[in-house]
Amino acid sequence: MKEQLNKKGLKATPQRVEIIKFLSSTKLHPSAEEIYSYIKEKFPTVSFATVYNTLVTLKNTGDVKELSIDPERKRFDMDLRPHNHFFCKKCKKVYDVYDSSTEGEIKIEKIDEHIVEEISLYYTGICKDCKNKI
Amino acid sequence: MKEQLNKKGLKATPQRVEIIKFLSSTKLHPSAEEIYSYIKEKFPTVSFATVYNTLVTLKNTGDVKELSIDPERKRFDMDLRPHNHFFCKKCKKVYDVYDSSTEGEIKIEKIDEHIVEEISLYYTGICKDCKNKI
DNA sequence: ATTAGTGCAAACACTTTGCACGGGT
DNA sequence: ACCCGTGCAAAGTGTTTGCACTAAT
Repeated sequence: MKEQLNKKGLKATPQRVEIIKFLSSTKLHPSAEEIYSYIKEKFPTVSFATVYNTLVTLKNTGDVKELSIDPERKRFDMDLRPHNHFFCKKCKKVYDVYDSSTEGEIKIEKIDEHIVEEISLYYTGICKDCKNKI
Repeated sequence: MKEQLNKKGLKATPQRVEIIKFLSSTKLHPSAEEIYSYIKEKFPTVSFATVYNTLVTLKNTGDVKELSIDPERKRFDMDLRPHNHFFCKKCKKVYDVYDSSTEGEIKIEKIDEHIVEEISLYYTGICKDCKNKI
């Protein structure tokens, strides 16, 4: 991982490595706050700024995707495979959705003469867990 | 319009009517701030609270949709026809996209056992105007 | 040695809320 | 007269920034 970071001209600081490890191991699509809380357990002196800076850096390298599915806060995803997301209005969890029927349209690069760089398909509703709890 | 509001148990206050008129006449998908600025021209004493309250009310009745496409702020849309949106990273404009190829999937009500209440397809990139300005 | 990255705190931006007043019904 | 809705101001939440210090290369 150190090599991969250096290759991009980034320093492999412990905080940064930990953030990447965390993000690539979770499917929870954590918010910046949640990432911060997690990292703080291992690096009690870590600051929000470091988390935010790291997220900006990783967004710029394309290693992290920022999701706009949660209206209250940005959520982050390191799973770079093309996939969609489901947001539960109740528990606020973000689920991955690997929907083969929509994989075709990922190739779209232009629409109405606009240059399309990214396509996000967001589903919103009540997740299977919350549905059963009612 | 007054009737339609009353039918839903809502009072047809001048501010509210003006907000609805504005929202249903524009394709700009304004933010709360922009709605506020516009309404303030006709009602200089109007407050943010009124705009926000009205937007919450209209979201609850289903007359207004809240878009999460702009990562910096919520955008609002009164066009209830099924359609998608394109967001320009440069000028921040939100364009309507009537994409016949994706109209089919609007019927999805369940995915991975989750109850799907809403589907949002967001395109992000550089719009045709900004593309030409470079 | 150089320069990217960290940590701290303060500032920003957007959104929400409590409450008293006023206007619609 | 009732009560929803407004206006004001203040607070809440999430995000960003400036700067001096530290550490990775």
